[in-house]
Amino acid sequence: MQEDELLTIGRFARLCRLSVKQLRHYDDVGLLRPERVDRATGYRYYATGQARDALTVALLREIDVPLAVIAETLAARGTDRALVLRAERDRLAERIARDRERLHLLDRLAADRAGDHEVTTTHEPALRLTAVRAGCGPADLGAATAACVTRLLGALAGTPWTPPIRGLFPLDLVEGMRIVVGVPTGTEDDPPGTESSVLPEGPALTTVHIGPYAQLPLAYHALLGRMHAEGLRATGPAREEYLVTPHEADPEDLTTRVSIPIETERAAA
Amino acid sequence: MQEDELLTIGRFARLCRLSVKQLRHYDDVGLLRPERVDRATGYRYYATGQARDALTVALLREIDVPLAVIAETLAARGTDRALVLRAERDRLAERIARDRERLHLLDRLAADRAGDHEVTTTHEPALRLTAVRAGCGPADLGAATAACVTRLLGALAGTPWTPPIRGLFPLDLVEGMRIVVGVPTGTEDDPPGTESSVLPEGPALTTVHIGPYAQLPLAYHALLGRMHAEGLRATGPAREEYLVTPHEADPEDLTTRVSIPIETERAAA
DNA sequence: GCTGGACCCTCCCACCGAGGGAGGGTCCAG
DNA sequence: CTGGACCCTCCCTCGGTGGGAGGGTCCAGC
Repeated sequence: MQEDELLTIGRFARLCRLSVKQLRHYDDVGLLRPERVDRATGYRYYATGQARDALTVALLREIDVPLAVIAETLAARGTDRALVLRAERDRLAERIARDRERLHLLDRLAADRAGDHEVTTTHEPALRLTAVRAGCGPADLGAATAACVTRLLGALAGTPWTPPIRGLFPLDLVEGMRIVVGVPTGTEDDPPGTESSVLPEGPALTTVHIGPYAQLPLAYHALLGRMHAEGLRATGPAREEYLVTPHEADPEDLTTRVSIPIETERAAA
Repeated sequence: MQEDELLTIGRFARLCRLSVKQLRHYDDVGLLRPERVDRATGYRYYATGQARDALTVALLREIDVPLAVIAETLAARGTDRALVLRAERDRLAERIARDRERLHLLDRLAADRAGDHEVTTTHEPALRLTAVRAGCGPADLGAATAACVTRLLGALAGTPWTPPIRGLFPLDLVEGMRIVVGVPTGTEDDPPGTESSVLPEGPALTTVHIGPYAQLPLAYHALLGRMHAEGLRATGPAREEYLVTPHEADPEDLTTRVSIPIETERAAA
C-alpha cells in the first residue's frame, strides 16, 4: 500500500456499503478497527486498504452471516476461510430444512382442516414391551427416537416381535427427559441391550396422525386440548404406535396412532 | 366450563409445554392473561379452560411464529384464523426463498473459486440510452430492476433497439436511490414513458458475472475491492449489461457484464 | 477571522423472545 | 412451626441495527 489515504467514517461507509452505525459497532466489537483514531477528538480514520475487508463484511452481512463468523472468516486466510464458510453454509442449510418443516406444518394448520385429528376415548390393553431407553431434550426428540428404533431393531435381530413399534414420551417436554421405544415380544427374556417396559391397561384419549413426524405436535395439540377441556388428567407418558413407517411409505402417508392414558372416564354429558 | 379448576403457573406451564418465564412474559404483553391474579401476593392462577389457547401458543411458537401473529391468531376465530396463518405461511415461504439464495451465494463463496470475477481495465464507449428510471431501496433492487425492464420493453414496442439491455446503479446503496434501465436506439425521439440517458466514455473496471442475479454482489465485491486496492475513484454509477438473460437461459447461466467507470488509469507498476 | 452546515463523537433506548439470577414473599405438608 | 418447593418483581444478557439527544469538529465561503 503506497499512500493509503485516510478516510472519515462517513466516506468509508459509502465506499463499502455499510452504515456509519455499523462501522462504529464493528469497531466496538473489534471486528474492523479504524487505521487511526484521533485521541483528542475520537474521530475514526480508515485506510483505503481496509476497504477489502469492509466489503467482505458487507457481503457476508448481506447474507446474514453472524458477526462472530465473519470475524473468523477475516482471521482465516486461504483454505481455512473456505472451511469457515462451508461450516456456515451447513448451518444455513440446516435452518432451511427446519424452516421447510415449519412451512409444511403451517400449511396444514392454515388449510383449516379442523376435521384433522379426531380424538376418541379408547381403552388401551396392558402391554409388556421389550424396549430401549434414551435421554433427550425437546429439540432432539425426533433424532433420539430414530436412534432408539435403530438400536432396538439391532438388538432384536433374530427375535420375533409383533408390530407396530411403540414409543413412550413424557408429556412434559423438558431437557433431560427419558423416552422409551419398544415392541411386544413373546418372551420374558429381553435380549442384551434391552430392558422391559410394562404398560398398564386403562382408558386413554386417542387420535391417528397421518403425515410427517415433524407434524406430530398437531396430534398432541388435539389430544391435550381435549384432555384439558374435559378436565381429565394424564396418568403416564403418551404412547405412539408407528402403523405406517418411513420404510413403507412417503412422509405424507406416515400413520401414527397417539394416545394419552387418562385417569378415568367421566360422563361428559 | 363447569368447575374450571385454577392452576398455579408452574402446573399450568407443564400442562401446556411452556416455561413459567414464557407464561409470565405472555401475561406482560397481554397475549395470555391468567384467569385470576391474587392482588395481595401477585400469584397468577390459570383456568384449565385456558389450556386450549396456551397449547396453540406453544404450537405456534415451536414453529417460530412471532407473538404478534399468535395474538392475531387467537383473536381471529374461524375463517379469519386460516387467513392469518396463511399470511404467516407466505412470509415463511418468502424467507425460505431468500435463504436459498443466500445458501447459493455462500456455496459459491465457500467453493474457493478465487478465479471467479477476473477484473480487467477497459475503455467504455460513450452511449446514449433510451431509458426508464425508478427509485428503490437496497432490498427491492432486483424487483425494481425487473419492473424497469418490463416497463422499458413495453414502451419500446415497435421501436428497434440494440441488445443488450443495460442498467445503471449508484454505488451507494441507500434507501431512495435512483436506478436507470435502458437500451441504445438509433433515434433521438424517445417513445412516451421513456427518457434519454447519456453515458460518457472513459476507463472502467470490468468483470463478467455468470450466475443468478442474486449473486451479483460477488461481482461488485471483486470490482470495488480492486478499485480501492488501486486507489481509484468511481466517476459515476455502475453499469450492468445483461448479455444472457432469464428469457434465454437457466439462472446458473445468466451472464452479466458489470463495469464501474473510474477517474483515470494510473500506472499500477 | 467568523459562520453555517455537514460531519463526527458518546451515550441511551428500542426491537424480539427468551433465559438467568438476585432478593424476597407464599404456600403447604410433615 | 419449619423447610422446601413454589411464586413474585426487577434487572441483565444475547445479536445487530436504528433512532435520537446533546455536544464537539472540520472546512469552505465570505
